[in-house]
Amino acid sequence: MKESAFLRHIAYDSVIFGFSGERLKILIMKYHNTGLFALPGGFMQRDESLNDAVRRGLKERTGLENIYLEQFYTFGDVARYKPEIMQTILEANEHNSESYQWLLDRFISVAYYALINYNDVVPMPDALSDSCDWYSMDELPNLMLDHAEIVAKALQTLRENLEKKLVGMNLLPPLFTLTELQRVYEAILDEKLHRGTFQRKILGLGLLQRQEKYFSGKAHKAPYLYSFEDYKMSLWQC
Amino acid sequence: MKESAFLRHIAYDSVIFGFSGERLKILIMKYHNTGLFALPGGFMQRDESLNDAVRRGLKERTGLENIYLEQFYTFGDVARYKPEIMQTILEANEHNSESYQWLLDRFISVAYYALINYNDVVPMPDALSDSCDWYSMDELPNLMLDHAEIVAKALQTLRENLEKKLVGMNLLPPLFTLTELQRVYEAILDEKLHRGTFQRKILGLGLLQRQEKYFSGKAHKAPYLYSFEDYKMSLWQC
DNA sequence: TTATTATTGTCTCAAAATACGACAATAATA
DNA sequence: TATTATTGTCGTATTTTGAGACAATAATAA
Repeated sequence: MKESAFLRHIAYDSVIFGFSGERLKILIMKYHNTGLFALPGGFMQRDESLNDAVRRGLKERTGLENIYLEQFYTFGDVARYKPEIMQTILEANEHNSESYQWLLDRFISVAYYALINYNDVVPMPDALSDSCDWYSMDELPNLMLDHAEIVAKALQTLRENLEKKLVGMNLLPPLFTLTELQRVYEAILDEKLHRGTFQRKILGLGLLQRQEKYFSGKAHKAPYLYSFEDYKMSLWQC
Repeated sequence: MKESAFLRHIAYDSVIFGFSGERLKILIMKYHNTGLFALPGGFMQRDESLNDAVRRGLKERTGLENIYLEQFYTFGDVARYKPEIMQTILEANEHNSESYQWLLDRFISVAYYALINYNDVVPMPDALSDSCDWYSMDELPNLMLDHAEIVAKALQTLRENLEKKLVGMNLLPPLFTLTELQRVYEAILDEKLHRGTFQRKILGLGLLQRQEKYFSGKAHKAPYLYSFEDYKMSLWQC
């Protein structure tokens, strides 16, 4: 069998979170002529670190670099080996040549989640897919293989890390109000939070810098904008 | 190149924690005639789930089944690709035939940690190693490749999960006193805990069942023994 | 100009969780 | 029978958290 430029048996999948319209969303790809939906993923080059491969794929799909990215689990069940699905995808793309046969072999998948600013992204399909779009977490299509399980575990891990590392601001633009940040937390945790308590907790961390006020044009007091200093976050994460 | 029975490029390593003499310890292997120390690890068979492969290896090394086991990270840097080290090990074992050449290729490693009852184990070396022994966490030998990093991350993850899932009892025999359990927590967290607070917290979880008293022969009040019901733990973990 | 509306920043008080020490109980020994 | 060491448990002080209250204020309506 011909050797490909990629390491065999190893794939990665990424759950790319965004926030828009008060809702948590993720990027989902749809493959050509198959009706199959999947997480954005890819493979490692032989001379490339795993994390670099994932960042490379993330850049291709979103155009973004320097993204908040976290590995959370590696899926390796035999049950996820379904060569007929990949065969369907290849056939639909008329990529049935020998040089793609390695894709039909068994893979384990290292799963990552990313937090990005929704407004920064123009999702880009890859060669095999005809769309890469945002879907609300509660309106996901049926995902192929074990990708629904991967999404569930991503959300679970994000929730745990949210209280531990307080990373919600990575889903927002550089300047945001505390109410916006609270909406992010509520969307992730799927519960209402108390305003006073939330603000005390977040500001108590000393990670946010108060900036000028934000005048929305609405008939009420203008909130302050805040920015988030990455270098403090990196200190805090340790 | 000949195909082996194992998936190429994929390995696993396990950080097997035990508790003895008030100290947290892990199992380390020493390879024949090389002075190289490493974590116990192995490879996946082509028709085997990742978790099953790790449990298989764990059984071979410790004789134990039904172990508390948790995957915590997958290491995939290019920097960990050092074929000359594996070459050294193979040469020292006179295993230089072609059927071992696949071991010289690049690997990513899925890392797990396990919590076991020290007294239940008779550590078993594998074919390439002449010992598999307990080492205190603060007296580890120099480990090959990135295994020191793997151990560090295992301990970090264990500490985080300790407060979240309270799994310390997996390091003890079926019957134990609260003071013994407290020593386990102190060894893992590397800090003293307050006795009253610790007991209130642990017992408040309702996971432990009080059993008969334990008469040590010492000149003081006899403590109660406790047992830990696995099925409650599984409920609690969710 | 002035009142109204909606939302914000901040504070206070209550409730819950946690930290810390105290004290009686008790198993073995002197 | 007193002593020693450790245990089970409790009470109080401290800290953290939850929930509401209130004045401040930007735009709008009167």
